[in-house]
Amino acid sequence: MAILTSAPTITRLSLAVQVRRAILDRILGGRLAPGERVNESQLAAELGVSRTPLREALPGLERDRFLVAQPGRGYFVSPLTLEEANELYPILGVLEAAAVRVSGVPSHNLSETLRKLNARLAEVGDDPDAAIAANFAWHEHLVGRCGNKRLFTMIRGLWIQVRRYEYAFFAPGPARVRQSVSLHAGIMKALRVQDVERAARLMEDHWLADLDRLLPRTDV
Amino acid sequence: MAILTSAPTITRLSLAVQVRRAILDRILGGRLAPGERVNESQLAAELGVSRTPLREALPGLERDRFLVAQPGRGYFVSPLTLEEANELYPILGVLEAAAVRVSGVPSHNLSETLRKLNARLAEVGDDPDAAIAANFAWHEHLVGRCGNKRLFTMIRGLWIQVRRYEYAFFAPGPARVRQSVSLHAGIMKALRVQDVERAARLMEDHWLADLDRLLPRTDV
DNA sequence: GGGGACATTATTGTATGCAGTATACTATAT
DNA sequence: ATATAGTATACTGCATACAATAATGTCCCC
Repeated sequence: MAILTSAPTITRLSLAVQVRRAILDRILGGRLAPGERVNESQLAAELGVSRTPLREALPGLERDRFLVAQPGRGYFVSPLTLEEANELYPILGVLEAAAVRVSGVPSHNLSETLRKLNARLAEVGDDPDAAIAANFAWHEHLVGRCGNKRLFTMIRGLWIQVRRYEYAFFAPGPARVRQSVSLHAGIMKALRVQDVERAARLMEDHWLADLDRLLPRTDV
Repeated sequence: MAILTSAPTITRLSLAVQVRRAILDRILGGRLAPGERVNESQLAAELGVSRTPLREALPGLERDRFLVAQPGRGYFVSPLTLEEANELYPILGVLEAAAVRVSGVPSHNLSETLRKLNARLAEVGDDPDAAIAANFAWHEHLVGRCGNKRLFTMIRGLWIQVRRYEYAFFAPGPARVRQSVSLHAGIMKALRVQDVERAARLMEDHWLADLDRLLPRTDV
């Protein structure tokens, strides 16, 4: 199965980068399950490349905690652990709160966009993919305007990691979505009255609340 | 030049990991200067390995921002920019402040260790290596006990990146060291009266002050 | 003398091959 | 029947080889 699906664009992408994305897709989509061993030859054959670009992509995925390497035994998909979720969500809370503080009061335009995005989140049905996407879209618009590109990059990297837990443990029911919509509304309300500090704290609470809703569902 | 210098321990280290360390040493030590091109064949020869483990180590170093890749042209050592320093230091402030909050009031034992480490920092002469090492030792003991291993790992990763700026721009004079010692003393004082929140804020200020002292010296 | 096109060299990108090690299987002994 | 030792297989770790692209130098033409 070849990787190149889209038409070749102006930006050249090394095979390693494309391989990375393909593997990450499989991890996030569950086609590579947590704990599963990564067979290099087999995966390379599936992707239609040799082992070389594959072995260039794997260390990066290990660095990002999607894989763990055991010397002499190869790579395994990182297991999902309660411990990691317990660590990840508070960090995201702290970083997004910081981003909110740095960003200051949003423009009228952005406020309107955020309102619409939150409305869209409220309207998603039982599709967890749609819920997660809409949720992240709202966060991205709120946090993306913080001038600190590095901070934004870190947050986005953590989002991707969190997604595994959201996919795995997220009860897609309307309760969780309603909670998020409500928390978002609170943050926007604080911003509307120019209380950035309060908005930041609510953002931190938001992630802690998300974690709380996550934990009772885990059995690991 | 072979890499294996220390006696082989029980833990097996892949060549790629050792290569990564060797390259990082060269970057931090300035033997690979910012902006410099990385010649794979040449570097592999110097390290006494083939290009394969080298090319396994490079993507990880790119992910950690020590290198940047240009498709078709290879890897370059990341340049030091005012912009990156401006982004890095505040993030470290936020994360270390969070770590202090999570950690709570330190034990008497730890307080004593911190006091000694700060005293040692006060005594270092003009050696920037010693100053940086002593400074980080203090931070490590304060922050390392936060239960969040992931947070600690992130902080440590940022420390290493910051080190490039400290090495490049740090005026090793006693003024900066005195400032750090003083700021550390303030944080420890706050912790002594159990005011964790104040200690956390002072920690954030500490990194912002570090940044302030850094910026006037840069010419980029 | 300066600029552009072509040939040459160097370097990256990818594939393949080999050696060492871990894993799985089988046979044998208790 | 179970456990253990031995063997065979599979896979990783690393090196080497080849192909494709970028960098460089040279020559010719203007």
